[in-house]
Amino acid sequence: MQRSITMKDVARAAGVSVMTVSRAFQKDTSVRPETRDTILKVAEDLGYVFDSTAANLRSQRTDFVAVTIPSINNANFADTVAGLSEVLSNEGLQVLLAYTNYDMAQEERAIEQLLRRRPEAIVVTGGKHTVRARRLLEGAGIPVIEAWDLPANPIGHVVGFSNAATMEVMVNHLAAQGHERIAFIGGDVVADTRGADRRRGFMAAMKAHGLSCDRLIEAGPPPISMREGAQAMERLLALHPDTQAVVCVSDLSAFGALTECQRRGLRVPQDMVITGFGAYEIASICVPTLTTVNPFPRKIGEEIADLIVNTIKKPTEQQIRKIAPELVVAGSTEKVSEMRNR
Amino acid sequence: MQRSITMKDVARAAGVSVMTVSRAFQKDTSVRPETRDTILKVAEDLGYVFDSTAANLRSQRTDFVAVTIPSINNANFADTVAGLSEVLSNEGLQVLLAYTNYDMAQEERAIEQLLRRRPEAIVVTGGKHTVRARRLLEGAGIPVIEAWDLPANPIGHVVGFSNAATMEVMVNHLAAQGHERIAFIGGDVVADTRGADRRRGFMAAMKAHGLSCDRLIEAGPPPISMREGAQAMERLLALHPDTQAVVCVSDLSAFGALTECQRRGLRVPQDMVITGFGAYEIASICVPTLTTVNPFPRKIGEEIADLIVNTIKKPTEQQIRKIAPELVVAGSTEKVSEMRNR
DNA sequence: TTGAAAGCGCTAACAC
DNA sequence: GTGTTAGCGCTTTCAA
Repeated sequence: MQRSITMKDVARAAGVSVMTVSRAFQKDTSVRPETRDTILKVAEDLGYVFDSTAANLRSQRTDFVAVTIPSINNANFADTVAGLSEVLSNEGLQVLLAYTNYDMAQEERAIEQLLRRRPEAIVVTGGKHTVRARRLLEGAGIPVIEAWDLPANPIGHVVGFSNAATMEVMVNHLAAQGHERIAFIGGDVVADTRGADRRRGFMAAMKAHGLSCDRLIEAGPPPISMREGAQAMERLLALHPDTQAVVCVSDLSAFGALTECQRRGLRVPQDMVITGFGAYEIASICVPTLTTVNPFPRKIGEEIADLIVNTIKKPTEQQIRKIAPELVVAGSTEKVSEMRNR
Repeated sequence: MQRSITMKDVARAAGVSVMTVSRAFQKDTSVRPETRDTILKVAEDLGYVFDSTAANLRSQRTDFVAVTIPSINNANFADTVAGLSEVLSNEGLQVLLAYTNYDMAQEERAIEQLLRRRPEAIVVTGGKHTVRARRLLEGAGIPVIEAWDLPANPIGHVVGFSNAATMEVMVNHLAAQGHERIAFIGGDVVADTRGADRRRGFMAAMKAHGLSCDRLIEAGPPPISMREGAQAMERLLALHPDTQAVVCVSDLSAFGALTECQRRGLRVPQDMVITGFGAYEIASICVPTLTTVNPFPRKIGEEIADLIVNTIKKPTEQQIRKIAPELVVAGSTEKVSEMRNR
């Protein structure tokens, strides 16, 4: 079965020119309403399906927005993509997604593949790229948006927040509660750039409080899973049994750490205080609930979409849209006296 | 900044014809190695990026594989897409993803949009579609794969399992442990077709055991979140306080139900037995671990990819690839005597 | 191994 | 509101 019905066939069957069929399939074009109705009906009867590939070439518009994310299997990035897709689809734009697997070399390849499809704009996660990837983005001739970060030297637009600065808020929160022996559970420092930023921010904040920051547990290459969080907690307790609080790079590892405490009969927050990052659903539902940071992933996606829609309509100056993550204090760091109903 | 460097420019700069440049960018074509190297170098220096849109039109190949999933934010579907993408990208095929939000009308729109891009194959989640969506798929002239289900009347190929039959295994497991007052927590029966199948399977299995199946809690429209699972558990305990076990439509709702028990001081499994579905990571890490069913989401994706790659190379007869989900018995249904180390 | 001519299925641009 | 002409940037096809 070969697809061979083209506009020409529809035009012939409807008794009009190809151009009129073309117009009938577009919005805001001047076609007599009855003519359009006839054409669309004829097209449907013939089983005609509009061919975007031809339209793309001729009009030099694809209505694609290219996006790279480290992993599809991460609720935070998924939320960003969901917010992005939803807004863009209202504008007739379609997301073209590629995964980098937390690997800059793979990101470079993904970016090149995506640019070949001639997207209207490209969104990349993070602000660190290979030299060639950066050159590709700079020369792409389309809006470039770096997300989930605040790069020191942005390529184009930015929608994100400082992963390092956000950790300061968390350390301040714990220090204010009187905790001093605070550990950090994170991922491989090389691959997970946002995780590395958080760790750096953690260390800076600890130093600012005059606290020692030698309780750093590496939980392996990103993405850090719940299980790896649990294993990291195990290692932490072996190395530093007197730890009072642990800051985890994400809610998933934090939840893993929490379960390890539960298995050992360590009470959270009485015996161990735990914090996460990301405001994943689990943080708000597990027992106790997890203190975390909400970076508003969906809002990031919606802001990016808004930026793209506006920029495509009317090219704009470079925009840096900062998202203000919010500390969510919950059961895992609450003073016990306040814990009646948890 | 306009992208205007074409193959013509590269050809001129390299002193060859456009056709030779075209060949240099393809694999397995006869170009003198040195010529190819020169061309690629010249292209890179000029900042040329291959234009797929033109190639697609002329060659009538896009190397797209279209996929619809209910939601991007679901680890099971994400795993399927990850497995699919990974295998396909090795073959130079790129996934073009669209979300249906558990809505058949939206699925129809997504399918139409995707087909306009002229994909090499299309994968849809589930076996229920609008009449028009089905007609579009049947007339698409490309391989169609229905996944995550075993439709009674498949459109083309199938990679999936029976959601209903799988629940039988779960009910058998609980019945074998002597439980009789077993409830079901699921989603809106209309929208979540796989959830509805599971519920139907649950009811059939209960009847087969001579057990009453009037403990059915509807937790709202899909996707059912952890919170909705917790709320459903709350309602269940209000309506049927003597319930012994509860079968949840997914691990997320099961975990929510578990936390509700924890908040109430109900011990799992001693006071309440809980099961989930999906073998999400959380099921294997929470305390107690959750008895669930592993439908091997990643394997589904890999099988689909394998099917597509083979079918594109050499058109094949309709294939029904059944996946055998596996019961994973864990702490939430284990006899207490066996629970020493949980 | 390389090149020349033709054209994929649409739409921009212009005419009426 | 509708039609005609040309051509988007590649690859198919055929020839050398």
